[in-house]
Amino acid sequence: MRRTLKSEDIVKLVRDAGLRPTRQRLILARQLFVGADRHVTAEQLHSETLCQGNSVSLATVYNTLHQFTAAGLLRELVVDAGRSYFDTNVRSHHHLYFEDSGKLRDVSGDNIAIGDLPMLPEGAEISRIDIIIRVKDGDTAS
Amino acid sequence: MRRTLKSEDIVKLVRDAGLRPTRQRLILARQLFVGADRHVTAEQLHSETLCQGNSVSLATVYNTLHQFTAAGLLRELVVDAGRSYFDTNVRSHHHLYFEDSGKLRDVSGDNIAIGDLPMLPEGAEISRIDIIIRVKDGDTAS
DNA sequence: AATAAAATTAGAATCATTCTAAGACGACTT
DNA sequence: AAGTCGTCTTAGAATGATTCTAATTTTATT
Repeated sequence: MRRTLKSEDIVKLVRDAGLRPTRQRLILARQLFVGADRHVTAEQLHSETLCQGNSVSLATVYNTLHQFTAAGLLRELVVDAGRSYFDTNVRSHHHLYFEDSGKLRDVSGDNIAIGDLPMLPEGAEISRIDIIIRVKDGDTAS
Repeated sequence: MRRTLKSEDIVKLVRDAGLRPTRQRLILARQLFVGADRHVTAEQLHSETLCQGNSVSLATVYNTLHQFTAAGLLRELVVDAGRSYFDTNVRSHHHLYFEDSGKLRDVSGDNIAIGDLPMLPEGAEISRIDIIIRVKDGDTAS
């Protein structure tokens, strides 16, 4: 579990990421980081924001998601061709992917042990290991 | 390593998959399954085929890749948003992904041990576990 | 060869994402 | 509080991978 952020902390969060706390970045950050961890697509976040009466353009949603990702506040996740999810949980962990509903659920990194890694070519460096457990049927997720 | 297929075996391969051995399916199957295992995108396979003087439409390349995948001859692989790879190696294994060059290399399933799996919701069934080791720099791959 | 079902095709359509260029905003100076 | 300059945001166009459509061609069967 992540310690819950309050609305006031959001300005600091954005500023500490090296980004100006503009109106739209704060709207999106609040949407993403206040409350429980989540997995969202750009479209989802965009329409959610509009529904709440906060107008932010889709281009800005994309820009902001990428900036947050570069700053380490989000992790980009590709499970399915042609659709990126952004995960607010950036601690080491893996994913359960429900193929039918398209939903994702976090799996603690401790539940999966990785044994010997293959030899890497010289100079290469692991940037991340993604483990996706694809599941048929079932319906519970976030 | 996969046992090498000869050109004559290709008709049987396609037929056994429950598909009619049409001219274009044979061209593509030969391209994919004669010789070493490979990772290709639809576009790659299409232009490769054209270069060899065999004309197959892009739509057919997509159709065929999906049919082969459904038949278990290929495995679809999503590493990057907005681009699908198809892997001719359908035995259990994982992937090394070179982020800079966009290349993929197989990693034997034995090199990675998975410990306890998380509890699955009732009725859910694992269809596959994808492990992608993302690597920066380095340049060797297929 | 005649037929019917299945496969292929070119080109249009779609969808997520990125780009562009213009205007708005924010932070800082005087 | 007006001016300046660099950063942000935006609408809409552009892109790129993939899918769809409707017409034509092939294949397998009679």
